[in-house]
Amino acid sequence: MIAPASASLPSPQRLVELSGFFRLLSEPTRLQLLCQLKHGGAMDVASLIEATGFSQSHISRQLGQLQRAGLVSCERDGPRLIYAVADPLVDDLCNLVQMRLKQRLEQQLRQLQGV
Amino acid sequence: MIAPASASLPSPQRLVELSGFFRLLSEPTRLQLLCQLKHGGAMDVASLIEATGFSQSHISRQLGQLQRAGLVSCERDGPRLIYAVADPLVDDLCNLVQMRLKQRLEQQLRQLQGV
DNA sequence: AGGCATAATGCGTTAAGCGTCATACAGTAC
DNA sequence: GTACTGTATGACGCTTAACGCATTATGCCT
Repeated sequence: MIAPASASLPSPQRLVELSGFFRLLSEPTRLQLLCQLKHGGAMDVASLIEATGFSQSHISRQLGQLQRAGLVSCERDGPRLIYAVADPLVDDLCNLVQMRLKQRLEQQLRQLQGV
Repeated sequence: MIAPASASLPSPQRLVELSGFFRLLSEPTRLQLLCQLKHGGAMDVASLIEATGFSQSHISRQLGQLQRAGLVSCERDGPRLIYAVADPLVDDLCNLVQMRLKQRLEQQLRQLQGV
């Protein structure tokens, strides 16, 4: 078969779950936190605050959302909480989308250049 | 090389572009439109309105956003506009996330069952 | 041209989420 | 115990975007 036409339509609940997951990645702050954690490995909140420039409460909230979704994990080190990326999926998704954005730009460039 | 450790951190602009793309998928309405188009092939706006139950203006707006992002394409057939999915990326992303959500549920189930 | 369909666009209302300030909570040192 | 550091949470203003109603634009027909 060439294209299985994707079984059937997702249920409304499925749609909400899916869109909810994408919503997590729809905020630059959260994406930045994930990238920072992937780049720097496990980090505590203070480091993330310094790296992003946002307020402590904001960072804490965003980390909470990411944790509830299972995208980051968290463990104590004395008084500090150390966060780390808990799911490689985000990286895969970002790579796919980045490739796609790049292709689109190249395509637009070719159109501007006439060929 | 095994894992290049993702070169460096993405620039703020990159983050905004990436998050902007994910934001498109963060709304159930838009995701539903994409799924419907993938399932039913090319469809006109009236069919999409009937399939989703939303108002005409809302559907038209969401389709506009998806089109500007290059996720759907549109051509005329007389007075009707026929929309179609223009990028297989969305399907890949949704499949990845759905697999992940499923795995998470199974994992939670195992934890509840004690093994 | 006018009349009819289909789709896009202004405009207003409403809800959701970001981001900060202030506060409360957990852990350590003394 | 108190004092101090590090983090989470409640309360609040503000921006953004969804969603519908009414209107306007676009294309086909006679």
